[in-house]
Amino acid sequence: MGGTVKPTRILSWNVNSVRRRLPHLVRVVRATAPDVLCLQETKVRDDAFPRAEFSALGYNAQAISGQPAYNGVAILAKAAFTSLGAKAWRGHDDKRHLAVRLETKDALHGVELHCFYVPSGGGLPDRTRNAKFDDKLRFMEALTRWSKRQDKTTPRLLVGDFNIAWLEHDVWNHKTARRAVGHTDLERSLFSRFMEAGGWCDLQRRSVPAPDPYYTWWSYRHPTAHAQGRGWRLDYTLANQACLPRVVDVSLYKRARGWKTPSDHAPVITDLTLG
DNA sequence: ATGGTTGTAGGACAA
Repeated sequence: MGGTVKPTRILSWNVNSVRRRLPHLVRVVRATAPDVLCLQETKVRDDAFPRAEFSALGYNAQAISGQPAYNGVAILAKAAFTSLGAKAWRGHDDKRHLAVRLETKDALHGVELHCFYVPSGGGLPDRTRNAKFDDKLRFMEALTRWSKRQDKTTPRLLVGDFNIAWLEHDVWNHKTARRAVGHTDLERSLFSRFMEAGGWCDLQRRSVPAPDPYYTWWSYRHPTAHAQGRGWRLDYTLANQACLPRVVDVSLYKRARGWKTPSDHAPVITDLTLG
């Protein structure tokens, strides 16, 4: 094994309140030993973020962007990173994005890591009558424009909750889900445009191709959904071409959804060679 | 699967 470099493990998770999910985070960290945590829906102001608890776990590099009660993202790492800040997508500063550069010793470029929490979009899939749905579509359109502008040489990884189940087999009930926000034809086509614009590679579907199901979220509102395998894929790990040679493995830590008082999302793990 | 459960706050929203 001489010369091989241990991969860097990036775990992305919509925790639905970082304070409520601290015990689950500790358990996930012990089980999977990630080097980097990308969290969505932290639901906490920055001055109340449990920084010390993450430092105690070894995550001393901390980029957080939160607000009271809603949204909020964080990137926490064992090794120092360079903060790239947050972009005000579609003109709003609502704490849905953070980016950092993971530094590499041997490589020319570091790896850019982006943590996203795309708006859910409310209940009614009609942008003329539901401002939340319109805002979600605008966010995806902004993401597409941004994707086109990105240089091709920097290795770039996008993780997080995109709140769209892209493919037919990313939901357990495609036929009926097409009428619901999160799986409408319009959202799915916007997601396709976004993917094409960035040349993003869908790492999960590279390892688990359709028609196999792939779900990362199971609704709280139907308590048997997880046990019955009735989920949606809302969480992604996406790499540009320059990042692809670094990708070692992608997995889903699905069992966390089966624990007591779980998040409704499961953690997505990406192993990357940084060195 | 238009009902249901969860989190933040301590009522009504957001998801």
